[in-house]
Amino acid sequence: MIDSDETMTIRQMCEAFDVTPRTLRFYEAKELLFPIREGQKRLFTKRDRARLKLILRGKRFGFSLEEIRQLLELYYVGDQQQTQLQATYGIAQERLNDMESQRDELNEAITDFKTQLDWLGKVIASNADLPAAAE
Amino acid sequence: MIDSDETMTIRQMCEAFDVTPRTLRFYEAKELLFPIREGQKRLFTKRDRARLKLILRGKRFGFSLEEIRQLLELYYVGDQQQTQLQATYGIAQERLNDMESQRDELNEAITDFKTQLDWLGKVIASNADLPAAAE
DNA sequence: CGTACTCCTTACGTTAACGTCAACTTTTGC
DNA sequence: GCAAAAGTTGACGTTAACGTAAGGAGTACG
Repeated sequence: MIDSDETMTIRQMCEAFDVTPRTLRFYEAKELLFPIREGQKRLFTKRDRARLKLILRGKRFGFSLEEIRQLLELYYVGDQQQTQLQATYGIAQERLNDMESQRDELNEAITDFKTQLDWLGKVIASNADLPAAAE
Repeated sequence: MIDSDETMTIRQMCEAFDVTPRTLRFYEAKELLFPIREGQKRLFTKRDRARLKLILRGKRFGFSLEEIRQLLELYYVGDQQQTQLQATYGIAQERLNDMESQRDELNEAITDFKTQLDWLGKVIASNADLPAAAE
C-alpha cells in the first residue's frame, strides 16, 4: 500500500458512484480517467473522482463520452501552447452557448409540460364526476 | 391528391427538420409518428410535425426514443380509462421532476463552466505578457 | 495448502438509433 | 411513352456504451 489514503479501489469507486467496474475500465480505455497502478491494480485518485462526477453529469445532459472527454480537457489545462489555449477557449465558449440554449429549451419544455399536466389534471377531475358514458 | 394542403411528403419533412427519410420511417416503425398513406406514400400531417418537433427536442435532452414515445402519449390523451389517466398523470409528474432537476444541474454546470472559462481567459491574458519561459 | 475474494486482460455479445444498399413501384417532366 | 426522380420495403452494416463470460494472477484466512 503506497498511499491507501486519498486513493480508492475499483470496488469503492463503484459503490460510491453506482457504476460497474466495466464502466470504469471503459472510461480509462477512452482516456476519461487515469487511475494510477499499484502493480496490476487500479487506484483512483481524487482527480479521478472529480472527473467521474463531471462525466456522469455530462451524460445526463446528453453529451457523448467523446464530447465529455473534450470538456474535461478544459478543466485540466496544463502547460499548453498559447495557440492551443486560444482554440480551447473558443471551443469552451461554443460549449457554453450550447449549454445555455439547452437550458432555455429545457425551461420552455418544462413550461409546456406543466401546462399539459394541469390540463390532464382537470380532465381527470372532470371525468371523475361523470357517469362513465360521456362523449 | 386527397389533400395536398396541410400534409407534407417525406422529402419536405426532411428538409424542414433536417433529418433523413430513414429517420422518419424509423420513427414511424417505433410508433412515434403516424403519417397517413396515399397509396404507398407517407403523408405527414400537422400533428406529425408537432410530434417530430417534440421528438427532436427530447433527444437533445438525452431522452431515449422510448421515453419520448411515452411523453408524447401525454400530449395526445384520447378517451382512456380513468385509471389509465391516473397512471399517466403519475408518470408525467415524475418526468417533470426529472426535467426540473436536470435543469437545476444544468444551471450549476453552467455556473461552474463560466468560472472555469473566466479563469482560462486570465491564463491566456497573463501568458500573453510573458517571455514564454515561465514556470 | 486450498479455496475464496478481488482484481486483471481479452474478447465476443447486446441495444439503440439510425446508415446504406438492393430491388421494386409510382409519379413526373418532356 | 419512357427515363429520371421520388417513394417503398426488406435486410444487413455501423457506432456508442457498455454487459458478460472465460481464464489467470495476487492476497487473505482458516
